[in-house]
Amino acid sequence: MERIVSAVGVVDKAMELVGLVEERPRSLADLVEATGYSKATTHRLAGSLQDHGLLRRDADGRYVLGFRLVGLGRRAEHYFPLANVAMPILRELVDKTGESAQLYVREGDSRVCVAAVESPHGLRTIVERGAVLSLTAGSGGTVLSQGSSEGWVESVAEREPGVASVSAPVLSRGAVIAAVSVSGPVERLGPSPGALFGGEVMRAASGIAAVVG
Amino acid sequence: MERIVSAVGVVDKAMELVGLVEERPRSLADLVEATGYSKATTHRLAGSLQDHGLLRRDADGRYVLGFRLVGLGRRAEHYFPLANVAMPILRELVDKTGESAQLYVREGDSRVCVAAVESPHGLRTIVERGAVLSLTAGSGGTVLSQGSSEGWVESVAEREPGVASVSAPVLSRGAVIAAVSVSGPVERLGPSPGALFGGEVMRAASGIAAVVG
DNA sequence: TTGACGTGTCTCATATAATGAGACAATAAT
DNA sequence: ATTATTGTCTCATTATATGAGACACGTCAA
Repeated sequence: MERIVSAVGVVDKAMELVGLVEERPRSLADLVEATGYSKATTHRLAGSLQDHGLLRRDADGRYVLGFRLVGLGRRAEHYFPLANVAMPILRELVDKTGESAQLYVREGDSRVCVAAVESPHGLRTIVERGAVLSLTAGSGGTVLSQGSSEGWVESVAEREPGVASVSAPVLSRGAVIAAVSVSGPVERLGPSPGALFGGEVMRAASGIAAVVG
Repeated sequence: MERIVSAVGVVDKAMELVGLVEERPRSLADLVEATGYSKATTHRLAGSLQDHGLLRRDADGRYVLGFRLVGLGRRAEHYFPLANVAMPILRELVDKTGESAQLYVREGDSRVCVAAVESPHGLRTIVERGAVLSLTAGSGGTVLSQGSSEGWVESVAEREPGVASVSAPVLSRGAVIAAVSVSGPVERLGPSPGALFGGEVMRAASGIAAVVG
């Protein structure tokens, strides 16, 4: 929760509140303590955000993310299909590694494949676009379940027998917003897929992050 | 685009910008004209929102909704699964009308069924959860494509032959966030499904709206 | 080339608007 | 009954958002 400092202080404060509420539902007192702002300011700011639908209050009176954000999020996705941005980079990744590459985003307690490019090999990993996978198994799951991280994560025969993979986080403002994975048969990727393709996967991930901004 | 007035002016202005960008990508000059704020203010405010990831700039330099919103939207949905809230109300609606009921949200230029309960009748309308339907046909589409409205909308054999439906908007702060529909065969719903079930559909819609807040 | 125009960026004095202390109310806890 | 704890609201003060306008850059036409 690093505090972003922009040219407009009030926006910074407001977004700080949103960020805090994003983590978990918060009472007013909770927000006051977390921010250090006066009760009055916090209350007024949160009230304003509530008026705009960015926050709302649950049955217990705690602030939670507002419904407006759902619509805005959908809209934002529409204008910026992460999948489209990622596709050329994933293709490049497949060209370089010869293995299948995927992009995953977290969705609740699982992860969803939002983009995938298949290896040209006869024996290859296949993950369908839209496929829902576990968050607790596979290198991609590890990356997405860790709040923030750098570098790559590898897994061998964890999610599925015979399959090995390396994944790297796509970071935006320090947060993991997606995971890029390269996966294929253990026979080709060997005991340490990371040593083999970790660098390439990280490059692809930061390439996507660069476009996302 | 009614301008919300809260206790914090800057938040109002910032959200006004976000709202304008939500409609379509906007250049700075465009935003200046639409808001009436000075170039400096608009630029500074938009820049601040950009720093926070609520806005970003596309290849042409125009402002579009930022990526942060996607994450926040997902998170908001997680804390408030519209579908879960709607299910018991839809079930009740099916009990009362004997016909299938659905909840739709807008998704770009189409609508998506996020919740559905089927009629017990042998002959019934079936809309799968996750199904993508037209925004330009059917009473549900009409409701969602109109910015704001009240009351119910009916359609007979518009989207599909033999199918009639009534829909009502789920309103949140004056905006249509979803549409509740009841649909079934013309044979049962007759020439005016609205006269038959309009009231019930509206009651269900406002029931959902009440929980959304 | 030159000039005119549209666009985005940035600075700075001024006045507006956000701020925090604190009073008050309403529950919850002991 | 007493004491915390929480949320709400008012008002004087000062911090901060504001808009005019200068500047830079690119585009188009003559």
